[in-house]
Order: sequence, then C-alpha cells, then structure tokens
Amino acid sequence: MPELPEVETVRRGIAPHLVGEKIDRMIIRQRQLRWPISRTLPGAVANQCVHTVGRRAKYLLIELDDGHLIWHLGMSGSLRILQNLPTPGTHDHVDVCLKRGATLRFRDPRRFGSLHWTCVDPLRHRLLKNLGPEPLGEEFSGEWLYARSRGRSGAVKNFLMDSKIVVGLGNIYASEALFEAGISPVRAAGRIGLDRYRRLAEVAKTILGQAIKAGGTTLRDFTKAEGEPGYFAQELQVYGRAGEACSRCGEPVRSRIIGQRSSFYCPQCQN
DNA sequence: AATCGCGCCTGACGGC
DNA sequence: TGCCGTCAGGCGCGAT
Repeated sequence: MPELPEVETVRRGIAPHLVGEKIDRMIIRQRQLRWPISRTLPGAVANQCVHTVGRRAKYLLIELDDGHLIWHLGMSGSLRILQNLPTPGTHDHVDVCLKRGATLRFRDPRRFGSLHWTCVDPLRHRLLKNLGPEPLGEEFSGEWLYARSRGRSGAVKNFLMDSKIVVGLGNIYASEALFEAGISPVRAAGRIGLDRYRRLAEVAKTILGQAIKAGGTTLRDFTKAEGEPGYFAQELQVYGRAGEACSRCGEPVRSRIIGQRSSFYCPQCQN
C-alpha cells in the first residue's frame, strides 16, 4: 500500500534510470486498471524522451516531449527498472521499454492503480486539479487545517485523509500523526483548536519526512524500485499494533473502524 | 458544502 | 488438503 513516502521513494528510484532516455515502445498486457488504459497510449509515447519524473500527491508525473504520463500505484502497484527482462508474470501489466535496453515494468496485483496520458498541464487533469496542498509544502500548516476545519463535524481522521484538505496522508500516516499529536481520531475536526492543529501539521511533516528518508514503509506489497524493502515499518507507533502496549504509556493500543478504515490509537494518550 | 457509503480487485487468512 | 467466506485498502464518485 504505497503511501506518499513510498511513492516518493519510487520516484527517486526510477528517475535516474528514465530521465534523458528515449522510449522505444510501451507494452500493455492488461488495460483494466482502476480506469482502463487508453488504447492510444502506446502509440502516443513511442519515440519520446523522458524529461522529468515528478510527483503530485501519490501520482507520479513522467514528463515526455509532448505530454505527461500520470501514474498511480493504487495499493499494490510497483514500478521497477529491469535490465534483463524476465518473462512477465500474471500481474505485470505494463512495460515501458527504453531504446538503450532498460525497461520500466509496472506490476499491480489488485489493479487499483491507473495510468493516464495528457498533452496539457497535468495539474489541470481532472484527477489532480482539486487536490489540496502537499503535506511537506509551506501551504500545509496548522493554520490551514484550523481554517479548513471550522464547522466540520466529521472525525478528524477522515478530515486528514480528505485529499481536498491535504494529500498524501493515507491510513497509516493519519493514524501515526494523530498519535504523535495526542489527538483522538474520532474527535470532530471542527472542535480542535489552532494550537493542536499546529502540533498535528508539524508531526505530520516530521513523520512523512522521516519515512521518506527511511525509504518508505514496508507493508505487504511494497518494495523500492530496486526491490529491497523500506525500513520504516519498525518505526510505526500504533498502526497495526492493536493489543500491544502503547510506546508512551503502556496502555494497549486499540483499533476501530472509522470511515470504513481500520484505525489505531492509544485511548490514554489521545483525546 | 459536507458527509457517507460503494466498488473496483486479489491475496492472505481463518474455519471447517 | 481443499474449499469458501471475509477482509484489507486508495480514492473517486454518486447519493444524501
């Protein structure tokens, strides 16, 4: 389940192998992802050079001569750079073959990922145009959260995971940030003060920054571009730790479903 | 405008 | 051993 740090790790892993390279061809074995891949995509990208590999939220933006690939890994997607091309497995849906021989291979067992092509500003694409600020950017702050949360009665965890409020805070990091900030995940977003939101924004930035530095969380399907796992899973304080002692007070960590998502928190430390 | 629930899909896991 | 039901999970979307 790639979250933002994982996607950023993938971006950094594949970028050096792609930038400046020319695409020979694209092979699509399975079009039916979250949205069907356009039939015209392979023809559109052939013989184009890669200029940059960027990211907006969890979307990777691969800039070519005449447009951008907008690539989402869903929850089980991976992108690998391969020099010697093994026979594709059942879930290896897309290959981007470069002229000089390397291949970018997309594997996605659950097919929640997506791949789009756009010839205009990718930030204007329907999937990107309404996204909130990047969590590591300056626009994202306690003040921002406070202002946007006034009058909202829903649980703060759902508020944090709303991509119009801030992107890249998925289920894992939302739980972790709320634990660090000492805020109950079910507290109404509109009933949290500025000081607590400042703390929340601060810890969110710290946690995401540390996770990126560590190379992303390792859970189930995730591995970095080169294949080795990230090393952040051991740093998670509450996620996936129901029943274990809270690292701060020793009370058992609890889990419950909030907004159809499993959530983890310490009933003693978070209120 | 905010909020809620759905559905896409497969692998892992538990129960029998 | 094998089969089956259940669940997780990102996130856009339609309904309320």
